[in-house]
Amino acid sequence: MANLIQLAREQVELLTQAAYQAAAAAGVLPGDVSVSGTVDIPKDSKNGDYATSFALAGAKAMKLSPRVIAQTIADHLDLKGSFFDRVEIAGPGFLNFYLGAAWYGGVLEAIETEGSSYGCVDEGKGRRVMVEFVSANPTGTMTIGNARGGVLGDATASILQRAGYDVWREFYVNDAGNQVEKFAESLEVRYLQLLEGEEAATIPEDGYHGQDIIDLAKVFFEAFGDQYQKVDSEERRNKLKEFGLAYNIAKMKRDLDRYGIHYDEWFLESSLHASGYVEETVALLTEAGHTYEKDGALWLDNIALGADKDEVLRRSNGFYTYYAVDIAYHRNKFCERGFETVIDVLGADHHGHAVRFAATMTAKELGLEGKTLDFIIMQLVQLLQDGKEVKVSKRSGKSITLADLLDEISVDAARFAFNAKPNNHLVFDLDIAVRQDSENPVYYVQYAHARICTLLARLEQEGHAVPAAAKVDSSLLQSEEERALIKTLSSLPEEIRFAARDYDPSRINRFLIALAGEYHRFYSAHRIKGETEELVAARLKLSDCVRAVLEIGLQLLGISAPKKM
RNA sequence: GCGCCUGUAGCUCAGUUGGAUAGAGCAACUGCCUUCUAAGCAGUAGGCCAGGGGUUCGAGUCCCUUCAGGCGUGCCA
Repeated sequence: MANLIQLAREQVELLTQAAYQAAAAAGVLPGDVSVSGTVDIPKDSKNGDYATSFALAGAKAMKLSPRVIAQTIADHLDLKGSFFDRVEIAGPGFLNFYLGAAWYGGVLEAIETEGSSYGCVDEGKGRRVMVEFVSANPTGTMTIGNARGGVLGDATASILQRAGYDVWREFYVNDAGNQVEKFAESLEVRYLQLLEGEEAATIPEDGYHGQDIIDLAKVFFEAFGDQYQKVDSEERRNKLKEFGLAYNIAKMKRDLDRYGIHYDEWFLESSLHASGYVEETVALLTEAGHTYEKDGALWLDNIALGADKDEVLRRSNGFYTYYAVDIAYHRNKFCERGFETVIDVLGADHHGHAVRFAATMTAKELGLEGKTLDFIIMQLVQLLQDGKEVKVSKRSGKSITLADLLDEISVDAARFAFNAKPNNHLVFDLDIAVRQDSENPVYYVQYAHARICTLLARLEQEGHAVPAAAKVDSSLLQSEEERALIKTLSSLPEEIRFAARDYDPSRINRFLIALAGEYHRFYSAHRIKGETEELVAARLKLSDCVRAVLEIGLQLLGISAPKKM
């Protein structure tokens, strides 16, 4: 698990401190001054591969000009055996370090040694983390909005795995409660309309008015005919509910499977009711004095827990609210199943809930001390079609489904496009998406991969196999393009670390675009065939490393890495 | 009203937690295929980092404030 970037950074710090100690011992710099200069990677590599602001940061305390301090440090630096082969002083007093061949060779070697596990870091130390995402209501089909939560959750989970966590993917199925009753009620109306005509019944205002309910009623009718026309309403609704949920859940599984998403568990809300766990959890809160009764309902005193408002746990009609069930569900995640960290991927329309819910979960009696509950709040996707905004509303049934989307654009394109930074409002222009071809950055990345694959195959035919890293003279890879490529290759572990820390898998998109770009530039600037044997070997090795890292990155995002295009 | 998120090139977005002259991709324009894949490369043009104050050696980044947009503030989920 070599992280060459971090190792080099640490080395700059150690070398600088050692030089300072040497200078202080020689009496040319004041001793006993604690300086915390930063070590940065300059944007422009003309300013070195690493730069430390040590001299600037120490100027005040040492009462010397930064450039004088920098010069003295430079004079006392010992670079022998380090990754660096020279140091320069620049600007107001930066010390700029330049990497040598040993470091570049080290990167290629790390990629070879670690193989498909290159980029793994051990931030997680095997801690168990659950990522719950999508969790769309089974009362309808998934919309294009779920396309975002899908990649975000799935890719975040993959990133966390690579960062050393023991990851569990979960889909929470809301197969109980108020919305499910409305669903059954709406289905019943459509079923009766089918048998007795439009006038037979009407969908209540807050029911489901979409075409999908009509279609579903038809499917039901085809299976059961008028068998449920004359039975009492409760029996009919129960049958419709059971049938409808099973049908929709199966469809969601198919759609997500097509989208490349697979869960460790589809957790049924109904199981929490059936086992009495909801009741038990509410009782726990009540015994602890966190609740009160008002207007016949049982309320959670959430303000006392730090929230801005209280919540109803049990309605006056005796049913538990979603809120109460959610508390039970999360208690189950942590206490019954032992996850140390739970991440919920939610749309911004649930952020108010997330904030209040986080307050609720601080109640000591729930036993979450030392556990972490995090939320990835993603801003809603704004859909554009013909330059106009398309309003997405599941309950009115006016929406574009995930399946529709995947009929229009490839899974690869969709997963890449929707894997944007969660906090950003994402504008998704359907017209562009549909005609996405060479303009799509995902092809830019995939093309780089395919290009390398055919290149390697071609050269192999001609007797040039990819050599082992130990056989490669890395000092031959000195051009700007080659060094830039290797530096980008070296940054995967850092990218994983940051992506895991920030729950931001879109870093990998940018990493891949950068790596592909570096390769295309290298490919245009240099040839491999026809060069000296040593240079062919070195460039083949470099190309193969790029291929391997592109494959790893694409795989993290659930995108294919084609061998030819 | 209050709370959360956002505002950087014509468009979509980066900006490594305060560092050097603010960067990519797309769109536009100009070049490059008898030589390993042109789904590519090179170049040109494009900016009051929403506005205004502050903090310090130094601010797109931190603090205050104004403006604009999205979302939330249910005995819905």
